[in-house]
Amino acid sequence: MAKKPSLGRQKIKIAKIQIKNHLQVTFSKRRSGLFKKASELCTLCGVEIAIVVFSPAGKVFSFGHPKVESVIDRFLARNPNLNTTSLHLVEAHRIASIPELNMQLTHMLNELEAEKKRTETLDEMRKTSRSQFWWEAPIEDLSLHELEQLKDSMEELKKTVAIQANKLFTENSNSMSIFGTNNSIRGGVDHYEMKPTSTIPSSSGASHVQNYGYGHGLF
Amino acid sequence: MAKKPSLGRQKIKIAKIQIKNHLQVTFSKRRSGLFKKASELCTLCGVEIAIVVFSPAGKVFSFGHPKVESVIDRFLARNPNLNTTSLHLVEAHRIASIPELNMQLTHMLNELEAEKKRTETLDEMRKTSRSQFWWEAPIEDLSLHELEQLKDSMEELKKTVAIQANKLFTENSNSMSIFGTNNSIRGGVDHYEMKPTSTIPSSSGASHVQNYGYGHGLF
DNA sequence: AACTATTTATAAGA
DNA sequence: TTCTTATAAATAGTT
Repeated sequence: MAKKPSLGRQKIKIAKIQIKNHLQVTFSKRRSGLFKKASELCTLCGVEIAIVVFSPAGKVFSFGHPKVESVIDRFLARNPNLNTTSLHLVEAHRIASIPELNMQLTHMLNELEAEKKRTETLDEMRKTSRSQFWWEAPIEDLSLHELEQLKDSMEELKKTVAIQANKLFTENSNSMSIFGTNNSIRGGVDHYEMKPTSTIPSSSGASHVQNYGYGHGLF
Repeated sequence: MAKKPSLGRQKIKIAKIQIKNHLQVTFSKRRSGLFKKASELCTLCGVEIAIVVFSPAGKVFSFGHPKVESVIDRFLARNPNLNTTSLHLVEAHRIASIPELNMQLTHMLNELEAEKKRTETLDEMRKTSRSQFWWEAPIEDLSLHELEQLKDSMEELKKTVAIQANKLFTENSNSMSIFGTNNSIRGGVDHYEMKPTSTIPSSSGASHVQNYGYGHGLF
């Protein structure tokens, strides 16, 4: 019955983790570890603290005492600055009508396709050396091949959106959070809590990608 | 020769340290430890992070990758902070601009068509990106490059949709403000909050996901 | 999510 | 503050 003792913790190099799944696990573990440390620092030293983390997937996690916002406000009060430009774009899209933009995107894709055919008849010799940033070249210089690449990019985006939409749909069915366990670390005075959020096994459920039959076959 | 080896690390209670000097030492050590952990998390997982700490003395320490400000801006962009005066104006402007932006987008797409036709004539291109407000610039100046930016914006929108959905879901569940819910599980004297706000489509938004079959239903 | 063998972090003391 | 040391905690690799 020789058992197989785990190797236990192994030393690791502090470098970007390549294995996606591994990275996800590590992120999760270390994030909670970090927040725990922060909470202990709060309690032990009576400080105010705010931590904001954006996962590779773009999810945001935060920890704050007494509140993230209050600490950030206090911080900003000292450091006047704020990038309102990027804020505009993002915020605008945040509020904009989804169906409307959806139509616009669709329209754009159609136009692109049409443009591709048209360009077919044009001189494909003009474009040249900008191999890396060809898509920044003037549109006149785009070859059919490059237009196709662009189109493919758009298609890719389309799929991505579809996947995520499906994910939304699917997860809605089950409701609640995958994430929502409130981990009270250290019983007693300290505890955190996490509001329902989600996990984003980025490419999760390939099987979910199939369309649900609505739409016009874009998905 | 029996010397007296130090007791080594001793277990401590996580409670406010009373000895002032001791507290200062602990704060210093743990602060650097926390920042180190944060740094490792950045490297290992490629995340963006910001930490702001106010010492009991009111001194501020911060850690950020790539920069504290950029992370905070990003955070505020998706969590409109109603407590910040300066943001009020931005928010107001934002809301007022939505319809206008939508019209501009629509106009842009229409003109895009014309622009493409014009391309047939090998009409020489004009200067490209004007400023960060290219999307507010006259449509005649749109190039493929800017189209690319629009695409990126769409991707951003994609995330935004998830955010909105999630928020609506959260609001429904907790019946509280967009982000301010601080649910203390056991109302102790101290309580922290850790609230992951989702970015990626993952969780919820029950009723909203319905615009699924909309048109070509990108969303 | 649990389990450990190890690595790390750190409380005390100097 | 910095170094040392013994020990508490965190966590990488596995199940």
